[in-house]
Amino acid sequence: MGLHADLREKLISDYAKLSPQMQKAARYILDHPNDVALRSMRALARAADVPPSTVTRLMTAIGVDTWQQFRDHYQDRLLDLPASYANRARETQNVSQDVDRDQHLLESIARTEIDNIDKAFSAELRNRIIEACAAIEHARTVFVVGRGAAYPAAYQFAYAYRLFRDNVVLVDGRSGAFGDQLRGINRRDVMIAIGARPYIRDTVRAVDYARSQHCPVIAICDSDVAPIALDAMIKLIVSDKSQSFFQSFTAAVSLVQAIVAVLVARGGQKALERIASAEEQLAAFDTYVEDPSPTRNS
Amino acid sequence: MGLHADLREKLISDYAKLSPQMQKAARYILDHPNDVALRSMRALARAADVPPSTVTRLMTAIGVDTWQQFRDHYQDRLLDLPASYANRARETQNVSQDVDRDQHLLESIARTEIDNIDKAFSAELRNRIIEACAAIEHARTVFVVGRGAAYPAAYQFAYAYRLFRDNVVLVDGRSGAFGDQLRGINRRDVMIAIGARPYIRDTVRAVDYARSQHCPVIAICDSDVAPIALDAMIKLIVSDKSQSFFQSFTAAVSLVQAIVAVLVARGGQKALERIASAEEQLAAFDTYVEDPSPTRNS
DNA sequence: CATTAAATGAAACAAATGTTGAGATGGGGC
DNA sequence: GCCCCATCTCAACATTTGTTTCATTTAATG
Repeated sequence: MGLHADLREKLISDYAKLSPQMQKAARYILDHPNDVALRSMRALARAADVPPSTVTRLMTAIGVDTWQQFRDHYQDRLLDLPASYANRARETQNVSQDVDRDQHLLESIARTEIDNIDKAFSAELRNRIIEACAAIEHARTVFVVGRGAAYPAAYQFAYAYRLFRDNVVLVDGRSGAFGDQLRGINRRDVMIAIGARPYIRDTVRAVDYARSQHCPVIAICDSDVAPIALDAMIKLIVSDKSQSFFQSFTAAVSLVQAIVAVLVARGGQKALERIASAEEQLAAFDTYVEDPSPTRNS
Repeated sequence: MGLHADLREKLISDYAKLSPQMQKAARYILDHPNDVALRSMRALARAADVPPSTVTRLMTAIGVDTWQQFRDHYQDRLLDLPASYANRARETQNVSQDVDRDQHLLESIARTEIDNIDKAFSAELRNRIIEACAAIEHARTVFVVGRGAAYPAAYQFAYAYRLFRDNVVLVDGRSGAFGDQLRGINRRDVMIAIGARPYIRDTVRAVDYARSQHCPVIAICDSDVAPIALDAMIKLIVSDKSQSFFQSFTAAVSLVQAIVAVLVARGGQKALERIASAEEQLAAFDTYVEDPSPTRNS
């Protein structure tokens, strides 16, 4: 468990036992916690009108080994990261052995994935998602581009979206060349481009072409300066951090699902009816197995 | 107003004019703004995989005299952030109630998604994942089946797995009928079947066929009693809870990525070499854009 | 190919960092 | 008075910081 769940509490409780000079330092720290996170120890000592050594001694007095630890704690607090994230940052590639190593790897993956999703739904991104939905709503046709590892996300969007609107084109380069599928694209359309480093040439070309035809682009990618994000109308930057060699598109998939969910919510009753009829159609094609019955006996 | 209202904007707008190495640094800064505020210049350079001098040069290139100025700017931004959140929230409320509803929906989606991932990496599931990896490792051929909404997850696995092993078949029913792709399947193989309610007939048929040929099945699905989970060797039950009409396959995608990561970790050096050669191959096919340079001209 | 300019990384630099230990200070108990 | 003790300051230290310099590599031009 955390030896010091909250150093601030420790500082307050021990305050009376401290020497006068240390109290001065402790008091300044309690009053200016951000200084701990952002400034140097000496600078803080100067601001608190206390020699540097007093601060070092204060550290040992409250049971902290080094100023670094203390500073890290306050930096984490500034970022208001949950305690578990702090561990993640410090945790390098710990290579224990065998199953134990696999276990640790999986735990680490879980943390990273959750972190990625968390960032994908930050306040900033949420606003951009809503903007994106507004743009998609008014578009004549929605083109979705995503190759390689980004293809699942692109497919996911096209598949779900098609259930209630029929103006989507999944630009997959399978059925005919890119050019075919992008024919007639113009400013009244919208292109959703998904990709992360390393950027696949086809995707970049598709975006360039869309841009040349004045079609607004919604870029779902890993950086503000990704080739597909340049000049994009809306940039949805998602983290693709991953423990493996392979970037994680989990956040992109999640984001894309969220866009569809918002679109349905905005579409209201009409969208729901479309979905119902789409499902009927699929049922008519005998796509699904009648579900609940086989589980009746047990 | 301020000479540099927002250095981030400056960084983005000047990005194209920067040298490749500076782009690398600029990009890292854009992607990790907090590192600027909290860490040292050298530490940031190390993290960006760039010599310290490049960062200094970048400063002068974007018209900032000293790293101190740059850091101060980012520190201020970090301190202002909580305030701006409040503004944003107020802004959106003023715009309309619809937007507010969308905001709540997105928050709710985020929570659900995180919860789904969390469950997918529970202690119980982690053990089963490792078991699944052991089975996959020893299989002659790995068949992956997933239709409809589950297709992204299936594709994801096949795509990543193929980078270091060539014994995978993505049973997508596109190239020829199912029967073709499953020909010769037997007890030495493994089938990974992905699906959730409503279960798609094709997937169930594929699983039934595999089972009839005594091929062990790894089922990634939403219930222990899903048709594809019955008699499965390993069941990986993931939550597909979602706020929309559409079930969420985020957890399945994440799980599938985790399996690949574990397989690579177990594969050791050999797997890494395979990946390297696969990447070389892709580069030879001119699949990727060489990252930083193509944005030079503008 | 040769020439030139730009770009890059290694090393060097002074300044600043966190920490340590030796001395100075100053107030109570004998 | 004297000594003792905790307390504090100061100077010294080994690192690490941000920056500059310079030789080398790289790419573009003629």
